[in-house]
Formats: sequence, structure tokens, C-alpha cells
Amino acid sequence: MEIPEPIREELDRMGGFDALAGCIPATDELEKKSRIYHALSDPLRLTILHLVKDQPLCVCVINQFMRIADSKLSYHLTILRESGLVEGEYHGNWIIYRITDEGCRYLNL
Amino acid sequence: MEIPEPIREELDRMGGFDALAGCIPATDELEKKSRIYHALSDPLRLTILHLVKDQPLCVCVINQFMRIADSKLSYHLTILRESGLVEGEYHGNWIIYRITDEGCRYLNL
DNA sequence: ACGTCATTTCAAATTTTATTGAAACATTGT
DNA sequence: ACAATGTTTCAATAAAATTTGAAATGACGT
Repeated sequence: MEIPEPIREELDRMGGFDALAGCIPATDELEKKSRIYHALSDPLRLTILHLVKDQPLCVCVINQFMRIADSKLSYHLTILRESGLVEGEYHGNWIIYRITDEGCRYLNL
Repeated sequence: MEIPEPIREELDRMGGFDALAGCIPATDELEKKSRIYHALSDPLRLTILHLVKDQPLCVCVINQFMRIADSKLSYHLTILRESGLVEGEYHGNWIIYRITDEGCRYLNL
């Protein structure tokens, strides 16, 4: 396998082929990030995230906005919750969802 | 449909139910972002992105690192390219991939 | 204990995404 | 024009994510 000369030079300047390993995060970190990005990779879920950005909301208000099947909304909320972007808490009969600090961080890109 | 009192209050303070629409980005923007997040939602693709972060690389160097089938790598490069996170350019026999400004922006989160 | 409301869980069907190996394409050198 | 090299495209398969509707759960008031 050959490498074009300008690439080899620039690679050498960065420390050579072996140095490349140094700029790759650990496997578990990559997996955590890709899980978060997956949670963000759906327009429905991004919408939910924006809805709860400024104030916490119960599922019924979110759904009044989204107009999708209850179970569908619940599925997407689960993905957002399990990736740590939102959290839900029972308050009486309702579950109130709020964005987490991490959720805020990712939303502001 | 009833809403718990504290939620209704906070919602009213933000401008009521109708004001919620105002904090949701346009559909095409949501779709573009979710496509980008989807591109980021795979450890392999995150690895590639990190590899080309500091210097452009040809496919063969990337693959020497990744050790996956050529067609598999090409598939993932296509996803990164089509989402605008990297760009590739022929230089002689090789295609050199480099990260885009947008790619940099997303990688630094 | 029972009924009701808000929400989740489950299993099946559907859709999307990823992997694989073979064939095709582009560029260069002969 | 031909062969060689680096990379992509294609079609088939496998795997994963999403949707759907029905049933289950949890919390509350009676």
C-alpha cells in the first residue's frame, strides 16, 4: 500500500501512523457518545427535547403537541431518558419530563 | 385532558401552550440536524472523524487503522460525506478525506 | 377493593440501516 | 489500448430501529 507524498509528510509531522491511535477516544467513550447521538438522530426526539427545553412538561402536554400514538411517544421518551438527555419524575398521576444538563449541552450546538 | 397545576403555571409563564410552537425549529432544520446526528451515532464513524481531525488522510491509511472491509469503510465514509462532516477529493489515484468546519464544530462537543 | 386516568410495556409487523463479497469505476503508468 | 492500484457501487442478506394496537402498570380518589 502506497501513500501519497503530501499525506505522508503531514502524517509524519503529526507524529506518524502510530500517533494516530492517540487521538481516538476510548471505546466506551465512543459508545456512550454514539448512543447519545443516536438519541438525537430523530426529528421527533429533537422536537421533544426542544419542547422541554424551557420548562418541564407532562407527557400529555407533549403529546397534545406531537399528536402521535401514546406508545410511540413513550418509546421515544424512553430513548431520550436512557441516553440521559431528559429525566422523568412521577408527580401524582403524571410523569413530568425535564431536560438534563447534558441534554441542554447537546441542544445548544 | 388535565394538566398538573405547577406545570400549567410554568407553561403560562413561558407564554402558554401556543408559545411552545415558537421554540421548535423548522422541519427542514430538524431533519438536517438529525441526519448529522445519525452520521455521528456510530463508533466506527466517530473513529473516522477523529482520525481525520488533525490531518487529511487517504482511504487506505484510514483503513489500515480501522481494519474493516473496503466496501464497509466506503459505506461509512459516504454517510459522513453526505451529512457534510467530511469531504473527499481525488488526488491522483487516491481520495483524500478531510474534516469540514461543520465536522469540527460537532466533534468538539 | 374498585374504577379511572396517565403512562408504559409487550409482541408482531414494518421500515431502516449495516454488512458482505463481487463487480464496476477512476486514475495513473506502460 | 492495457494493466494495476485505490476506491466505490451494487445486490443480497443480516441486524437494528421504529411503528402499531392491545394489555399492563402505577398513582389517585371513592
